Amino acid sequence: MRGSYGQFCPIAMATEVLCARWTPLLIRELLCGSTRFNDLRRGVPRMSPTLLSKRLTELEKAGVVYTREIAKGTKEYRLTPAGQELRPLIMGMGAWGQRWVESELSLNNLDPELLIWDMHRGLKIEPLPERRVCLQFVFLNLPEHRQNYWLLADPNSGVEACYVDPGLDVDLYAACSLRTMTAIWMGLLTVQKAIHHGQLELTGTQEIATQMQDWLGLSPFASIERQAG
Amino acid sequence: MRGSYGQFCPIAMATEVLCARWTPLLIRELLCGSTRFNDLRRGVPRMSPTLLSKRLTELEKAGVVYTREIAKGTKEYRLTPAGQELRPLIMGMGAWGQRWVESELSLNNLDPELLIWDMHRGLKIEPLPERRVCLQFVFLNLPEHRQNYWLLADPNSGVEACYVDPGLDVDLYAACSLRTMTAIWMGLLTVQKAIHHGQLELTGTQEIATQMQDWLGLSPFASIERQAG
DNA sequence: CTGCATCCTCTTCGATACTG
DNA sequence: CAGTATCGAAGAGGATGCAG
Repeated sequence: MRGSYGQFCPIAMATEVLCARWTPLLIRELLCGSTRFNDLRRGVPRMSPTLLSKRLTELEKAGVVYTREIAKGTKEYRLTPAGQELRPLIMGMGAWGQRWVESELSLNNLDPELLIWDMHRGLKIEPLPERRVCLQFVFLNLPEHRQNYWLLADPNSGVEACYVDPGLDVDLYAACSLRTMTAIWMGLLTVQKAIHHGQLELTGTQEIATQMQDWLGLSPFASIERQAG
Repeated sequence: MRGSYGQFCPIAMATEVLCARWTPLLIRELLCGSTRFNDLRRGVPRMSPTLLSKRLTELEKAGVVYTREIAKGTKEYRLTPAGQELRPLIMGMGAWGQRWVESELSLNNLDPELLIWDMHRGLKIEPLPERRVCLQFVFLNLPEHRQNYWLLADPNSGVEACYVDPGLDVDLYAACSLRTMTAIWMGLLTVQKAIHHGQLELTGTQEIATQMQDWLGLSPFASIERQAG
């Protein structure tokens, strides 16, 4: 009975399944397409692996997630049809958050790894040259070991996020504060304005630089009209 | 930082506000129209008053709830526009729960006071005679002090739920198990079928008895097609 | 009755380290 | 790579008390 609300109401039943700590974010990761334990971890980096494992088991028991052994000792996690039907709810929560939560509160939770992980999922390859492109992001205000990140966009193999130097020729350097890049990603600021105010500096292939607002696929909520400050 | 997910993602920000324990149910109560502390308590009877008070304060600070002094030492709690916009999310959660949570799990959480409180909100007066009507519900399988409940429907003053005998002439007695009445309310069973299988017995004004399925306004989720058992 | 505040116990979460 | 094990701290629930 512990953890249960003791209510037959379907809202209460759903809340028991969906509103445990971290669970909505975990479902977000699954909806975004992550299937492996360590990919999921990258999306919820501050969640302990113990708790992640526990939540996945709970979601499986609740019929939201199913697993498949893809190799010895290696599982993948996917959403069941019941889990897929959570998409409008999770996205609805995001839309509400974008509309009503003060943007300052969001910008108090900066995280470069998380931002790069999101950007690697949103990046569009069509506006980029039809070859492998290496984009380097430099967050000047961070301690040195968290300053540099790379996105590799390859027309064949897709987009990859690198937290250590891949050792390739860099096509574009984007230097800014982590806050600036996060604000751009969230739709609070445009590339144009950031450059114009000297908050963002682009160095490298001019063709790629001018298209940045296009290939940088923003947060799914970036276009939602804000009501809160 | 405790309680925070440390993520700028709007889903995370919304989750921090909305997915604290009891909070979705509390918002449900506010959406249903309860404004007073003790009315809210009736909707979340197993929540301690301390925690209820704390959650209301948190929601006020988050801009979901505002308060107004309506008398000395008496506040009312209402949803702000931001809170009103949570309706599709909370109702969506209920719809998901109705579709995908096993009905047996819901029926493990029977609660007569909660059921009567819900029924008093859903009851429709149009199908009833145009006078004050007293409906008594008798849950035979419960200990004596939780067997009897009353709904008073008055065309002028609305519907009232009574947990103690109001001492009026009863127009209709409905005798059944708590489980049966809950299943009917949730749309898992019809009045017709329950009577036919001997699970529900109606005594009193025939005119009111035959209209029961109509004046008994079911759960808002009763009509949603179930996918789980 | 309404609207909390306090005290205490029990559970859960997070941090960190460790294993097949 | 894919998780378990351990332990201290924070948080929830229950009982009770109290002011207006």
